[in-house]
Order: sequence, then C-alpha cells, then structure tokens
Amino acid sequence: MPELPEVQTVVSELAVLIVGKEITEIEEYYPNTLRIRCETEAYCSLVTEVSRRGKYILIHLANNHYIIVHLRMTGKLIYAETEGDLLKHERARIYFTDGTYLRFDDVRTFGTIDCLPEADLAQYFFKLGVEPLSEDFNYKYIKENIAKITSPIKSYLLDQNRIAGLGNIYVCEVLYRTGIHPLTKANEVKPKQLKLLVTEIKAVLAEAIECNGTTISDYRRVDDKTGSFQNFLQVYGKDYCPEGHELGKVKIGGRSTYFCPICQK
DNA sequence: AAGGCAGCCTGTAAGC
DNA sequence: TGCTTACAGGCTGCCT
Repeated sequence: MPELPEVQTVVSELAVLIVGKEITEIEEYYPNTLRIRCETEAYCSLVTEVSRRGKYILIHLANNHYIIVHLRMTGKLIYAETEGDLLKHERARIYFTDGTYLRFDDVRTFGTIDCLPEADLAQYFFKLGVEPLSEDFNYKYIKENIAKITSPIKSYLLDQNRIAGLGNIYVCEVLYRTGIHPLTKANEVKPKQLKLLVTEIKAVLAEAIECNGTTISDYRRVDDKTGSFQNFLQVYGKDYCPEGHELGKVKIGGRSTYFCPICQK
C-alpha cells in the first residue's frame, strides 16, 4: 500500500520518463476512475513537471492544468513503450504523442485520476495537512496541532488532514521507534516523546525513500521493480520486536496495529 | 465539532 | 475438495 515514500519513488521515476512528453489521450476502462473537472481536451498538453503532495501524484501540464493520480492501496502506474493488451486490472491509460503510455493498473479499483485547472488546486488540497518532510512540520507545529486531540496517537498520525503522507506501516514503525504506545491519547504524549516523534517521522520517511519504499504485497515502482525498506521494518507484520518481545496486534480505527507491549508505553 | 466506523473492492489465506 | 469467512486498507461520507 503506497505511502509517502512509495509515492515519492513513483514521482521521481515518473519525472525522468514523462517530463517533456505531450499527452494525446486518456482512456478509461473502469467507470469513475477518471474524474475530469475541466475541459476534456485540457489534458492534451506538455508535461512540465511531476511532483507529490501527501500521497497524491501531480502531473503538471504546460497549459496550467494538473493531472492528479491517487494510487490508494493497489494502484500502479506502469510505463510502456509498445502497444499491448489490457492487463487484467488496467483501469486507464495515459497516451503520449510518441506512442508511449502509462498503464493505470489497480486491483481494488479505489485509485483515481483527476484533471483540473490550476485555479482549483488550492481548493482540491484545502484540507490536506502539513508535509512531514518540510520545515513546517516541527515540534511547534505538532505541539499546537495535537493539543486538543483525545483520540489515539495512532489515529492522529494517520489523519491526512493533519500530517499528509503517513500510512499504516510507517505509523506502526514510528511509534515503535519512539516507544509510544499506539493507544496513548494524542494530547497526552509527553513533550520529550513528541520531539522524538517529529525526528523519527522524518528519519523513517527519509530512510524509506532511500530504499525506494516498502514492498508489501501490491506496491511496485514504475518499472515494476520493488522497494527494499521492508527489510528494515521492525514491527509491521512481525511476530517479535528486535528485542525479542512478542508483539501485540490490535485494531485502531479499523486498522491492524502492531506494537511491542514492553518497549512501547 | 470531533470522533468512530461502514462502505467501496477483489485477491489471498485460513477455517470448516 | 470446495465453500465460506476474514483480512488487507486510504479515503469519503454519514451518524452520533
């Protein structure tokens, strides 16, 4: 399931492949994959840049429009140079003038492709929280942001409207690294732990990006290669923590949460 | 208003 | 063996 590091990996690789190409057509093979919010011809423009906001992929076009892709859990963008049959779960294609194209493959069909003018961008991301790797995300921010939150710290960290980009896997890892129990009420996390939390969130994300992300079941890079951060996971999907303690597993907000009852208080 | 959770969807794996 | 059930989970929208 792609989280910030996986999306960043896709974005970096995508930029090399499609910046400078001109889109000719977007085809949809599964209903409601495309959510065009502009003139349908508007996406027929030159790709100038590929960037990321939270878990969203932004394809910038020369005509001041954006194609915004969200992979959700099982979405994949696969670059192809020669015409081929549809994959079993191919939901859409983005074609370029040179005949190359991007396949949007998504087993669970939750992924989406939006197209909108730049003027609508601010509204589109209006509610989205701070970028965790930016300077805006710091101790002062989290201290004020978290002050009135009584839900579990795990739920807080997963809330994209507060911090944009963390998913279930990295939240579990970060809480283990900082020794915070996932059920701790967010506003009861001690200042010292909160400072550590900021540091470790940035560290885990940076390390995972270095590894080209975590490959758990569905995620693949644009070239179908896998990331390697799963080799460094300490609790997610494990039975024991690195200290040898048996891990606990609880549902928080409907999500499986792995934690160490001894290391995390 | 904030928080909790069903629903969306399909493949895989476990259970009977 | 074959059927049923649980699980995976990001995000939206509904309900309290």
